[in-house]
Amino acid sequence: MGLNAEDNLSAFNMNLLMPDLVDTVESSPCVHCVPHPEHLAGFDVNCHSCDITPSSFATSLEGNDMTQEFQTSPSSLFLVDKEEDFEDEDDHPLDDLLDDVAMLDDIRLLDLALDEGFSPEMADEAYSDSGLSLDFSHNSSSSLGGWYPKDVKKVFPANYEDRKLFNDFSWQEDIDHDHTYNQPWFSASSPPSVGKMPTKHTKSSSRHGNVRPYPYSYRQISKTDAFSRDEWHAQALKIPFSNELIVNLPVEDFNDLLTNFQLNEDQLTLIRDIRRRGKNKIAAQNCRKRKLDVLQGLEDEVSCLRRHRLWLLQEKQEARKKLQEMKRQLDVLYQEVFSRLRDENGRPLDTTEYLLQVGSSGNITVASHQQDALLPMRGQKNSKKQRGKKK
DNA sequence: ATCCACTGTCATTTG
DNA sequence: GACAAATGACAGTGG
Repeated sequence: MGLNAEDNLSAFNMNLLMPDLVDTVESSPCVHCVPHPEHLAGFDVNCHSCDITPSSFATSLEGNDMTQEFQTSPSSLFLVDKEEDFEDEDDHPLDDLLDDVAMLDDIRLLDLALDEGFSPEMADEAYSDSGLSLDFSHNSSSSLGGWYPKDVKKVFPANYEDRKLFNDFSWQEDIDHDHTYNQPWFSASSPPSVGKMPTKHTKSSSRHGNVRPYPYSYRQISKTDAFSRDEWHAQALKIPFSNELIVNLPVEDFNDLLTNFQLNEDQLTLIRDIRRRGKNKIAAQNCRKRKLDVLQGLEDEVSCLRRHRLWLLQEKQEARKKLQEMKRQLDVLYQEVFSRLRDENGRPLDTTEYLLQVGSSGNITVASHQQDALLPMRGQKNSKKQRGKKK
């Protein structure tokens, strides 16, 4: 397994940047908004999508699924200690990060325990002489979920008192005498029976049969941390892990978890369903966020292209003005040069009879309207042939 | 009552 | 082929 809290932390940090941020960095800068360097000074498009600023990074970070998940619902991580979580609602956001680290640490500790060959039998052996006449509910066939170690604090390392990895069940109750359950949907004294589970949301039942699948709203779940259907179901089947753990554990560790704990078929099925639904829930959130990002990117690109078009039109207009000015200046120059030209008799050239021509090599000649170039300009060499033509 | 945005879920596709 | 992630579609909910 080798799951390491630091490794996970770095993986989480990578996740903070991927894939949305990378997408943003790679796709957002609008090439159309980048004019030629020489025009940079006069070209201010204020392109939103090209604005890769720290704030845009912050936005990407805020959009991260894991952080978002933990930030918006820190107390939804685990089923246990709900009341404590409610009391912590106003805590500093930093606490959420600490919670994340704590959970990673918990996962690592669980790995250690599993790596070291933790088994119910070993636990039973180790603590059978503890003096506590507590039954080690080692009953794999039990519908209550198989065995559960009575003193998980000994099985798992010392700081495991928060019991974040596991649901609060009787085997813990016996030790901690903590009867504070937060069960808004049913009385703690009368735990839910499987038969009273909320109707499963299926296409065949709810989509076509108009059957309301949940006894509560989704929003209610996220806002009040009330039990979701899966949490409700997990509680009923005495699943010994929190749904957050089931969903967030790496594949390998998840499989180890299923193998190392004796769970009945119903529990295994439910755990797999919880994991699938949990993963898909996160995937759907990512998917929707991506879709919005893509949409935003396209809108930014459109506005960039509009600005670029405007800029090109202005450039075209300026070029046209410059061209007209150059033509005017050329005309003035032409008139001045032509007015200084004289024929063999020292008389000015008739503009109706002669004109100036610029050759391909840049040499300027005087040509007749009827004939080609006749006179080379002063300082320019011309062929004898042309000289001869002049006469 | 109706609309709309949001969300969880399932089925299916994609990698 | 198995698997997880991505995605479209649907339905329930609250504002």
